[in-house]
Amino acid sequence: MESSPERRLTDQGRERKQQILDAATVLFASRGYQATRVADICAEAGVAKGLFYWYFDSKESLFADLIRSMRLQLRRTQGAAMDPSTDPVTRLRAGVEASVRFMADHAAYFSLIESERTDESLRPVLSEGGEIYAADTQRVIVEAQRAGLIPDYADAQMLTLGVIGAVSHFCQFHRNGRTTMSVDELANFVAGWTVRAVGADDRITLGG
Amino acid sequence: MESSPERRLTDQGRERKQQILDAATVLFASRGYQATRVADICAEAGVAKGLFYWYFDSKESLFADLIRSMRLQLRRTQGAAMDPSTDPVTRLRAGVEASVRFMADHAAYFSLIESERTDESLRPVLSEGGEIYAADTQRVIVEAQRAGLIPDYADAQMLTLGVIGAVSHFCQFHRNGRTTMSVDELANFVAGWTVRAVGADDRITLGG
DNA sequence: CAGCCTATTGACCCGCTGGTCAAGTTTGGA
DNA sequence: TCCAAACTTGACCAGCGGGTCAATAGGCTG
Repeated sequence: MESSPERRLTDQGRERKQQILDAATVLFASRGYQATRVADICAEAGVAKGLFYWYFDSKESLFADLIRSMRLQLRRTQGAAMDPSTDPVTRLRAGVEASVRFMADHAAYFSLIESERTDESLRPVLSEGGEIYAADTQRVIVEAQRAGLIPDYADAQMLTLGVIGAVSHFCQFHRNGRTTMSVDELANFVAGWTVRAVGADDRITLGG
Repeated sequence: MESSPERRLTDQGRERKQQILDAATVLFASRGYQATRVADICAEAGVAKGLFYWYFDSKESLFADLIRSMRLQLRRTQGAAMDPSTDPVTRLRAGVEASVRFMADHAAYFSLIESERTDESLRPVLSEGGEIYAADTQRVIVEAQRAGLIPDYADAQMLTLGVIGAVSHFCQFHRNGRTTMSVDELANFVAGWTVRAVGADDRITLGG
Protein backbone atom coordinates (compact mmCIF):
# COMPACT_ATOMS: atom_id res chain seq x y z
CA MET A 1 0.00 0.00 0.00
CA GLU A 2 2.99 2.33 -0.31
CA SER A 3 5.95 1.71 -2.66
CA SER A 4 5.91 5.24 -4.09
CA PRO A 5 9.03 6.65 -2.37
CA GLU A 6 11.38 5.64 -5.15
CA ARG A 7 11.96 1.97 -4.98
CA ARG A 8 15.23 1.16 -6.64
CA LEU A 9 14.69 -1.17 -9.55
CA THR A 10 17.27 -3.46 -11.04
CA ASP A 11 17.43 -4.00 -14.79
CA GLN A 12 15.39 -7.10 -14.34
CA GLY A 13 12.93 -5.12 -12.25
CA ARG A 14 12.44 -2.46 -14.87
CA GLU A 15 11.97 -5.14 -17.46
CA ARG A 16 9.33 -6.96 -15.42
CA LYS A 17 7.49 -3.75 -14.72
CA GLN A 18 7.40 -2.91 -18.40
CA GLN A 19 6.23 -6.43 -19.10
CA ILE A 20 3.26 -5.97 -16.81
CA LEU A 21 2.59 -2.55 -18.27
CA ASP A 22 2.56 -4.01 -21.77
CA ALA A 23 0.24 -6.82 -20.80
CA ALA A 24 -2.11 -4.31 -19.19
CA THR A 25 -2.09 -2.11 -22.28
CA VAL A 26 -3.12 -4.96 -24.49
CA LEU A 27 -5.89 -6.16 -22.21
CA PHE A 28 -7.21 -2.73 -21.30
CA ALA A 29 -7.40 -1.85 -24.97
CA SER A 30 -9.32 -4.92 -25.92
CA ARG A 31 -11.65 -5.30 -22.94
CA GLY A 32 -11.57 -1.93 -21.24
CA TYR A 33 -10.25 -1.08 -17.82
CA GLN A 34 -13.12 -2.28 -15.65
CA ALA A 35 -13.48 -5.59 -17.40
CA THR A 36 -9.80 -6.41 -17.16
CA ARG A 37 -8.88 -8.30 -13.98
CA VAL A 38 -5.57 -7.97 -12.25
CA ALA A 39 -5.32 -11.72 -12.50
CA ASP A 40 -5.72 -11.46 -16.27
CA ILE A 41 -2.90 -8.98 -16.51
CA CYS A 42 -0.64 -11.24 -14.47
CA ALA A 43 -1.52 -14.25 -16.55
CA GLU A 44 -0.85 -12.31 -19.74
CA ALA A 45 2.47 -11.13 -18.37
CA GLY A 46 3.26 -14.60 -17.04
CA VAL A 47 3.89 -13.54 -13.46
CA ALA A 48 2.31 -14.26 -10.10
CA LYS A 49 -0.34 -11.94 -8.76
CA GLY A 50 1.74 -10.80 -5.85
CA LEU A 51 4.34 -9.37 -8.18
CA PHE A 52 1.82 -6.94 -9.55
CA TYR A 53 1.67 -5.27 -6.17
CA TRP A 54 5.42 -5.19 -5.90
CA TYR A 55 5.59 -2.84 -8.86
CA PHE A 56 2.26 -1.04 -8.56
CA ASP A 57 0.21 0.28 -5.67
CA SER A 58 -3.04 -0.70 -7.26
CA LYS A 59 -4.78 -1.39 -10.52
CA GLU A 60 -5.73 2.25 -10.75
CA SER A 61 -2.19 3.44 -10.15
CA LEU A 62 -0.95 1.23 -12.96
CA PHE A 63 -3.49 2.88 -15.19
CA ALA A 64 -2.22 6.30 -14.21
CA ASP A 65 1.36 5.21 -14.90
CA LEU A 66 0.32 3.96 -18.28
CA ILE A 67 -1.43 7.14 -19.28
CA ARG A 68 1.33 9.40 -18.09
CA SER A 69 4.14 7.50 -19.74
CA MET A 70 2.27 7.41 -23.03
CA ARG A 71 1.47 11.08 -22.84
CA LEU A 72 5.13 11.91 -22.42
CA GLN A 73 5.99 9.94 -25.50
CA LEU A 74 3.17 11.54 -27.48
CA ARG A 75 4.18 15.04 -26.54
CA ARG A 76 7.78 14.43 -27.53
CA THR A 77 6.80 13.09 -30.91
CA GLN A 78 4.42 15.90 -31.60
CA GLY A 79 6.97 18.49 -30.64
CA ALA A 80 9.16 17.55 -33.55
CA ALA A 81 6.27 17.43 -35.99
CA MET A 82 5.82 21.06 -36.90
CA ASP A 83 8.47 23.19 -38.53
CA PRO A 84 8.17 26.62 -36.90
CA SER A 85 9.54 28.36 -39.97
CA THR A 86 6.51 27.50 -42.12
CA ASP A 87 3.16 29.27 -42.24
CA PRO A 88 0.46 28.31 -39.72
CA VAL A 89 -1.79 26.45 -42.14
CA THR A 90 1.09 24.31 -43.31
CA ARG A 91 1.94 23.66 -39.70
CA LEU A 92 -1.65 22.73 -38.94
CA ARG A 93 -1.55 20.28 -41.82
CA ALA A 94 1.71 18.82 -40.63
CA GLY A 95 0.46 18.56 -37.07
CA VAL A 96 -2.70 16.79 -38.12
CA GLU A 97 -0.82 14.34 -40.31
CA ALA A 98 1.69 13.61 -37.58
CA SER A 99 -1.10 13.07 -35.06
CA VAL A 100 -2.92 10.67 -37.32
CA ARG A 101 0.25 8.67 -37.87
CA PHE A 102 1.02 8.64 -34.18
CA MET A 103 -2.47 7.55 -33.26
CA ALA A 104 -2.37 4.79 -35.82
CA ASP A 105 0.94 3.62 -34.39
CA HIS A 106 -0.41 3.59 -30.86
CA ALA A 107 -3.89 2.34 -31.60
CA ALA A 108 -4.14 0.27 -28.45
CA TYR A 109 -3.41 3.22 -26.22
CA PHE A 110 -5.88 5.54 -27.87
CA SER A 111 -8.61 3.00 -27.99
CA LEU A 112 -8.06 2.67 -24.26
CA ILE A 113 -8.35 6.31 -23.32
CA GLU A 114 -11.24 6.72 -25.67
CA SER A 115 -13.21 3.97 -24.03
CA GLU A 116 -12.46 4.85 -20.46
CA ARG A 117 -13.31 8.52 -20.71
CA THR A 118 -16.48 8.26 -18.66
CA ASP A 119 -15.10 6.19 -15.86
CA GLU A 120 -15.65 8.19 -12.72
CA SER A 121 -12.52 7.08 -10.89
CA LEU A 122 -10.31 7.51 -13.94
CA ARG A 123 -11.54 10.88 -15.10
CA PRO A 124 -8.96 12.96 -13.19
CA VAL A 125 -5.97 11.16 -14.66
CA LEU A 126 -7.50 11.20 -18.08
CA SER A 127 -8.39 14.85 -18.25
CA GLU A 128 -5.16 16.15 -16.74
CA GLY A 129 -3.58 16.03 -20.17
CA GLY A 130 -5.33 16.83 -23.40
CA GLU A 131 -5.85 20.49 -22.62
CA ILE A 132 -2.18 20.93 -23.47
CA TYR A 133 -2.73 19.45 -26.89
CA ALA A 134 -5.76 21.66 -27.39
CA ALA A 135 -3.77 24.74 -26.42
CA ASP A 136 -1.07 23.88 -28.97
CA THR A 137 -3.61 23.50 -31.72
CA GLN A 138 -5.51 26.62 -30.83
CA ARG A 139 -2.32 28.66 -30.90
CA VAL A 140 -1.69 27.67 -34.50
CA ILE A 141 -5.25 28.43 -35.48
CA VAL A 142 -5.26 31.87 -33.91
CA GLU A 143 -2.00 32.60 -35.64
CA ALA A 144 -3.53 31.59 -38.94
CA GLN A 145 -6.48 33.85 -38.29
CA ARG A 146 -4.15 36.77 -37.55
CA ALA A 147 -2.34 36.07 -40.80
CA GLY A 148 -5.67 36.16 -42.62
CA LEU A 149 -5.39 32.52 -43.69
CA ILE A 150 -8.48 31.51 -41.76
CA PRO A 151 -11.60 33.67 -41.49
CA ASP A 152 -11.52 35.20 -38.04
CA TYR A 153 -15.24 35.54 -37.50
CA ALA A 154 -15.33 31.90 -36.58
CA ASP A 155 -14.67 31.00 -32.96
CA ALA A 156 -11.09 29.75 -32.68
CA GLN A 157 -11.97 27.49 -29.79
CA MET A 158 -14.69 25.73 -31.76
CA LEU A 159 -12.38 25.27 -34.70
CA THR A 160 -9.83 23.78 -32.34
CA LEU A 161 -12.35 21.33 -30.96
CA GLY A 162 -13.26 20.44 -34.49
CA VAL A 163 -9.69 19.69 -35.49
CA ILE A 164 -8.99 17.60 -32.41
CA GLY A 165 -12.26 15.79 -32.76
CA ALA A 166 -11.74 15.07 -36.43
CA VAL A 167 -8.30 13.61 -35.86
CA SER A 168 -9.50 11.45 -33.03
CA HIS A 169 -12.65 10.17 -34.67
CA PHE A 170 -11.08 9.41 -38.02
CA CYS A 171 -8.44 7.44 -36.19
CA GLN A 172 -11.15 5.70 -34.27
CA PHE A 173 -12.82 4.66 -37.51
CA HIS A 174 -9.47 3.47 -38.72
CA ARG A 175 -8.98 1.36 -35.61
CA ASN A 176 -12.44 -0.12 -35.94
CA GLY A 177 -11.83 -1.02 -39.54
CA ARG A 178 -14.59 1.25 -40.77
CA THR A 179 -12.10 2.43 -43.37
CA THR A 180 -9.37 0.44 -45.02
CA MET A 181 -7.28 3.41 -46.11
CA SER A 182 -3.58 3.15 -45.50
CA VAL A 183 -2.21 5.35 -42.77
CA ASP A 184 -0.60 7.64 -45.33
CA GLU A 185 -3.80 8.10 -47.25
CA LEU A 186 -5.69 8.63 -44.05
CA ALA A 187 -3.26 11.24 -42.76
CA ASN A 188 -3.52 13.11 -46.02
CA PHE A 189 -7.29 12.88 -46.12
CA VAL A 190 -7.77 14.07 -42.56
CA ALA A 191 -5.38 16.97 -43.12
CA GLY A 192 -7.40 18.02 -46.14
CA TRP A 193 -10.66 17.59 -44.28
CA THR A 194 -9.64 19.77 -41.36
CA VAL A 195 -8.05 22.48 -43.49
CA ARG A 196 -11.24 22.73 -45.50
CA ALA A 197 -13.49 22.66 -42.43
CA VAL A 198 -11.47 25.35 -40.78
CA GLY A 199 -12.01 27.57 -43.81
CA ALA A 200 -8.40 27.65 -44.96
CA ASP A 201 -9.08 25.77 -48.14
CA ASP A 202 -6.72 26.76 -50.88
CA ARG A 203 -8.70 24.56 -53.27
CA ILE A 204 -5.60 22.62 -54.20
CA THR A 205 -6.26 19.28 -52.56
CA LEU A 206 -9.35 17.45 -51.53
CA GLY A 207 -7.38 14.48 -50.31
CA GLY A 208 -8.00 10.84 -51.00
CA MET B 1 -33.90 -16.56 -15.18
CA GLU B 2 -36.72 -16.55 -17.72
CA SER B 3 -39.53 -13.96 -17.80
CA SER B 4 -39.26 -13.31 -21.54
CA PRO B 5 -42.43 -15.13 -22.72
CA GLU B 6 -44.63 -12.05 -22.40
CA ARG B 7 -45.36 -11.41 -18.81
CA ARG B 8 -48.60 -9.50 -18.54
CA LEU B 9 -48.02 -6.15 -16.88
CA THR B 10 -50.64 -4.01 -15.20
CA ASP B 11 -50.56 -0.25 -15.57
CA GLN B 12 -48.70 -0.04 -12.33
CA GLY B 13 -46.28 -2.65 -13.60
CA ARG B 14 -45.49 -0.77 -16.77
CA GLU B 15 -44.98 2.35 -14.74
CA ARG B 16 -42.56 0.66 -12.35
CA LYS B 17 -40.62 -0.85 -15.21
CA GLN B 18 -40.23 2.54 -16.83
CA GLN B 19 -39.18 3.96 -13.49
CA ILE B 20 -36.35 1.46 -13.26
CA LEU B 21 -35.42 2.08 -16.87
CA ASP B 22 -35.21 5.81 -16.22
CA ALA B 23 -33.10 5.36 -13.12
CA ALA B 24 -30.75 3.10 -15.05
CA THR B 25 -30.43 5.60 -17.88
CA VAL B 26 -29.37 8.34 -15.52
CA LEU B 27 -26.84 6.22 -13.67
CA PHE B 28 -25.41 4.48 -16.74
CA ALA B 29 -24.92 7.85 -18.37
CA SER B 30 -23.09 9.36 -15.46
CA ARG B 31 -20.99 6.41 -14.28
CA GLY B 32 -20.99 4.01 -17.17
CA TYR B 33 -22.53 0.57 -17.36
CA GLN B 34 -19.90 -1.45 -15.53
CA ALA B 35 -19.59 0.96 -12.64
CA THR B 36 -23.31 1.12 -12.05
CA ARG B 37 -24.55 -1.49 -9.58
CA VAL B 38 -27.96 -3.05 -9.76
CA ALA B 39 -28.37 -1.96 -6.15
CA ASP B 40 -27.70 1.63 -7.23
CA ILE B 41 -30.37 1.46 -9.87
CA CYS B 42 -32.87 0.10 -7.39
CA ALA B 43 -32.00 2.76 -4.83
CA GLU B 44 -32.35 5.47 -7.46
CA ALA B 45 -35.70 4.07 -8.51
CA GLY B 46 -36.74 3.56 -4.91
CA VAL B 47 -37.58 -0.13 -5.20
CA ALA B 48 -36.25 -3.31 -3.67
CA LYS B 49 -33.60 -5.28 -5.46
CA GLY B 50 -35.83 -8.26 -6.05
CA LEU B 51 -38.19 -6.16 -8.12
CA PHE B 52 -35.47 -5.49 -10.64
CA TYR B 53 -35.47 -9.15 -11.51
CA TRP B 54 -39.22 -9.23 -11.75
CA TYR B 55 -39.06 -6.86 -14.71
CA PHE B 56 -35.68 -7.73 -16.21
CA ASP B 57 -33.77 -10.93 -16.70
CA SER B 58 -30.45 -9.35 -15.88
CA LYS B 59 -28.56 -6.12 -15.82
CA GLU B 60 -27.39 -6.77 -19.34
CA SER B 61 -30.86 -7.40 -20.65
CA LEU B 62 -32.03 -4.11 -19.19
CA PHE B 63 -29.24 -2.45 -21.11
CA ALA B 64 -30.37 -4.07 -24.33
CA ASP B 65 -33.94 -2.94 -23.68
CA LEU B 66 -32.72 0.58 -23.12
CA ILE B 67 -30.70 0.76 -26.29
CA ARG B 68 -33.38 -0.71 -28.49
CA SER B 69 -36.16 1.51 -27.23
CA MET B 70 -34.02 4.61 -27.63
CA ARG B 71 -32.98 3.64 -31.12
CA LEU B 72 -36.58 3.36 -32.18
CA GLN B 73 -37.28 6.86 -30.95
CA LEU B 74 -34.17 8.21 -32.66
CA ARG B 75 -34.98 6.72 -36.01
CA ARG B 76 -38.53 8.09 -35.95
CA THR B 77 -37.34 11.60 -35.20
CA GLN B 78 -34.65 11.56 -37.83
CA GLY B 79 -37.03 10.36 -40.48
CA ALA B 80 -38.97 13.61 -40.37
CA ALA B 81 -35.85 15.77 -40.41
CA MET B 82 -35.05 16.08 -44.08
CA ASP B 83 -37.31 17.54 -46.74
CA PRO B 84 -36.89 15.35 -49.83
CA SER B 85 -37.83 18.16 -52.18
CA THR B 86 -34.71 20.20 -51.44
CA ASP B 87 -31.22 19.79 -52.91
CA PRO B 88 -28.85 17.28 -51.26
CA VAL B 89 -26.54 19.81 -49.65
CA THR B 90 -29.45 21.59 -48.03
CA ARG B 91 -30.70 18.22 -46.85
CA LEU B 92 -27.28 17.37 -45.48
CA ARG B 93 -27.30 20.65 -43.58
CA ALA B 94 -30.78 19.99 -42.23
CA GLY B 95 -29.89 16.45 -41.27
CA VAL B 96 -26.80 17.54 -39.41
CA GLU B 97 -28.65 20.28 -37.56
CA ALA B 98 -31.46 17.93 -36.62
CA SER B 99 -28.99 15.33 -35.40
CA VAL B 100 -27.16 17.84 -33.24
CA ARG B 101 -30.40 18.97 -31.70
CA PHE B 102 -31.52 15.43 -31.11
CA MET B 103 -28.25 14.43 -29.54
CA ALA B 104 -28.33 17.46 -27.28
CA ASP B 105 -31.85 16.53 -26.21
CA HIS B 106 -30.84 12.96 -25.46
CA ALA B 107 -27.43 13.67 -24.03
CA ALA B 108 -27.67 10.97 -21.40
CA TYR B 109 -28.36 8.27 -23.95
CA PHE B 110 -25.56 9.25 -26.29
CA SER B 111 -23.04 9.64 -23.56
CA LEU B 112 -24.00 6.13 -22.59
CA ILE B 113 -23.53 4.46 -25.95
CA GLU B 114 -20.40 6.45 -26.55
CA SER B 115 -18.77 5.26 -23.37
CA GLU B 116 -19.77 1.65 -23.58
CA ARG B 117 -18.65 1.08 -27.14
CA THR B 118 -15.68 -1.07 -26.19
CA ASP B 119 -17.44 -3.28 -23.69
CA GLU B 120 -17.02 -6.81 -24.94
CA SER B 121 -20.37 -8.13 -23.74
CA LEU B 122 -22.28 -5.10 -24.96
CA ARG B 123 -20.76 -4.75 -28.39
CA PRO B 124 -23.33 -6.84 -30.26
CA VAL B 125 -26.30 -4.82 -29.04
CA LEU B 126 -24.48 -1.59 -29.65
CA SER B 127 -23.31 -2.21 -33.18
CA GLU B 128 -26.57 -3.66 -34.44
CA GLY B 129 -27.77 -0.11 -35.19
CA GLY B 130 -25.66 2.77 -36.45
CA GLU B 131 -24.90 1.36 -39.88
CA ILE B 132 -28.39 2.42 -40.86
CA TYR B 133 -27.64 6.00 -39.99
CA ALA B 134 -24.40 5.88 -41.95
CA ALA B 135 -26.21 4.53 -45.00
CA ASP B 136 -28.73 7.39 -44.89
CA THR B 137 -25.98 9.97 -44.75
CA GLN B 138 -23.93 8.39 -47.49
CA ARG B 139 -26.91 8.35 -49.81
CA VAL B 140 -27.28 12.11 -49.54
CA ILE B 141 -23.59 12.66 -50.11
CA VAL B 142 -23.45 10.49 -53.20
CA GLU B 143 -26.47 12.31 -54.53
CA ALA B 144 -24.71 15.62 -53.97
CA GLN B 145 -21.66 14.34 -55.80
CA ARG B 146 -23.80 13.27 -58.76
CA ALA B 147 -25.34 16.73 -58.82
CA GLY B 148 -21.85 18.25 -58.88
CA LEU B 149 -22.33 19.96 -55.52
CA ILE B 150 -19.54 18.00 -53.89
CA PRO B 151 -16.28 17.11 -55.67
CA ASP B 152 -16.56 13.47 -56.60
CA TYR B 153 -12.89 12.60 -56.49
CA ALA B 154 -13.23 12.33 -52.73
CA ASP B 155 -14.28 9.00 -51.30
CA ALA B 156 -17.96 9.22 -50.38
CA GLN B 157 -17.54 6.74 -47.58
CA MET B 158 -14.80 8.77 -45.94
CA LEU B 159 -16.84 11.92 -46.21
CA THR B 160 -19.72 10.09 -44.57
CA LEU B 161 -17.55 8.97 -41.71
CA GLY B 162 -16.38 12.54 -41.35
CA VAL B 163 -19.89 13.91 -41.12
CA ILE B 164 -21.04 11.34 -38.61
CA GLY B 165 -17.91 11.74 -36.58
CA ALA B 166 -18.14 15.51 -36.56
CA VAL B 167 -21.72 15.47 -35.37
CA SER B 168 -20.98 13.00 -32.65
CA HIS B 169 -17.79 14.58 -31.38
CA PHE B 170 -19.09 18.14 -31.36
CA CYS B 171 -22.06 16.91 -29.36
CA GLN B 172 -19.68 15.12 -27.07
CA PHE B 173 -17.78 18.35 -26.46
CA HIS B 174 -21.09 20.01 -25.81
CA ARG B 175 -22.04 17.38 -23.25
CA ASN B 176 -18.68 17.72 -21.53
CA GLY B 177 -19.04 21.45 -21.32
CA ARG B 178 -15.98 22.03 -23.51
CA THR B 179 -18.12 24.55 -25.36
CA THR B 180 -20.83 26.74 -23.94
CA MET B 181 -22.56 27.43 -27.24
CA SER B 182 -26.32 27.18 -27.22
CA VAL B 183 -27.76 24.21 -29.03
CA ASP B 184 -28.94 26.44 -31.88
CA GLU B 185 -25.54 27.98 -32.36
CA LEU B 186 -23.92 24.59 -32.15
CA ALA B 187 -26.25 23.06 -34.71
CA ASN B 188 -25.53 25.90 -37.09
CA PHE B 189 -21.80 25.75 -36.51
CA VAL B 190 -21.58 22.00 -37.03
CA ALA B 191 -23.65 22.22 -40.19
CA GLY B 192 -21.27 24.85 -41.55
CA TRP B 193 -18.25 22.82 -40.50
CA THR B 194 -19.37 19.66 -42.24
CA VAL B 195 -20.51 21.39 -45.39
CA ARG B 196 -17.13 23.05 -45.70
CA ALA B 197 -15.21 19.89 -44.87
CA VAL B 198 -17.15 17.95 -47.42
CA GLY B 199 -16.14 20.45 -50.07
CA ALA B 200 -19.61 21.87 -50.70
CA ASP B 201 -18.75 25.27 -49.35
CA ASP B 202 -20.71 28.01 -51.01
CA ARG B 203 -18.69 30.57 -49.04
CA ILE B 204 -21.83 32.10 -47.61
CA THR B 205 -21.63 31.01 -44.01
CA LEU B 206 -18.83 30.05 -41.73
CA GLY B 207 -21.15 29.52 -38.79
CA GLY B 208 -20.84 30.87 -35.29
C1' DC C 1 -65.12 -15.87 -0.26
C1' DA C 2 -61.77 -18.71 -2.96
C1' DG C 3 -58.25 -19.05 -6.21
C1' DC C 4 -54.92 -17.08 -8.99
C1' DC C 5 -51.96 -13.91 -10.84
C1' DT C 6 -49.20 -9.65 -10.47
C1' DA C 7 -46.38 -6.95 -7.54
C1' DT C 8 -43.02 -6.12 -3.84
C1' DT C 9 -39.93 -6.91 -0.19
C1' DG C 10 -35.39 -7.76 1.94
C1' DA C 11 -32.63 -11.35 3.66
C1' DC C 12 -29.57 -14.51 1.80
C1' DC C 13 -26.08 -16.91 -1.27
C1' DC C 14 -21.87 -17.48 -3.59
C1' DG C 15 -18.42 -16.59 -6.91
C1' DC C 16 -15.39 -13.31 -8.20
C1' DT C 17 -11.71 -9.99 -7.71
C1' DG C 18 -8.72 -6.43 -5.67
C1' DG C 19 -5.53 -6.67 -2.44
C1' DT C 20 -2.38 -8.98 1.49
C1' DC C 21 1.14 -11.83 3.36
C1' DA C 22 4.59 -14.99 4.94
C1' DA C 23 7.82 -17.47 2.95
C1' DG C 24 11.44 -18.32 -0.22
C1' DT C 25 14.99 -17.14 -4.07
C1' DT C 26 18.20 -14.16 -6.48
C1' DT C 27 21.24 -10.22 -6.93
C1' DG C 28 24.49 -6.63 -5.91
C1' DG C 29 27.80 -4.59 -3.45
C1' DA C 30 31.04 -4.13 0.59
C1' DT D 1 31.74 -14.45 1.79
C1' DC D 2 27.75 -12.41 3.74
C1' DC D 3 23.95 -9.19 4.40
C1' DA D 4 20.38 -6.60 2.90
C1' DA D 5 17.50 -5.37 -0.47
C1' DA D 6 15.23 -6.63 -4.67
C1' DC D 7 12.44 -10.00 -6.49
C1' DT D 8 8.92 -13.81 -6.87
C1' DT D 9 5.53 -16.99 -5.52
C1' DG D 10 0.81 -18.74 -4.60
C1' DA D 11 -2.30 -19.39 -0.94
C1' DC D 12 -5.39 -16.66 1.42
C1' DC D 13 -8.88 -13.01 2.74
C1' DA D 14 -12.71 -9.79 2.85
C1' DG D 15 -16.10 -7.40 0.73
C1' DC D 16 -18.70 -6.49 -3.04
C1' DG D 17 -22.33 -7.29 -6.19
C1' DG D 18 -25.22 -10.04 -9.41
C1' DG D 19 -28.68 -12.97 -8.81
C1' DT D 20 -32.19 -16.09 -5.95
C1' DC D 21 -35.99 -17.01 -3.05
C1' DA D 22 -39.63 -17.55 0.32
C1' DA D 23 -42.96 -14.78 2.12
C1' DT D 24 -46.49 -11.34 1.82
C1' DA D 25 -49.67 -7.99 -0.01
C1' DG D 26 -53.02 -6.58 -3.24
C1' DG D 27 -56.19 -6.90 -6.98
C1' DC D 28 -59.22 -9.16 -10.46
C1' DT D 29 -62.62 -12.86 -11.72
C1' DG D 30 -65.98 -16.45 -10.70
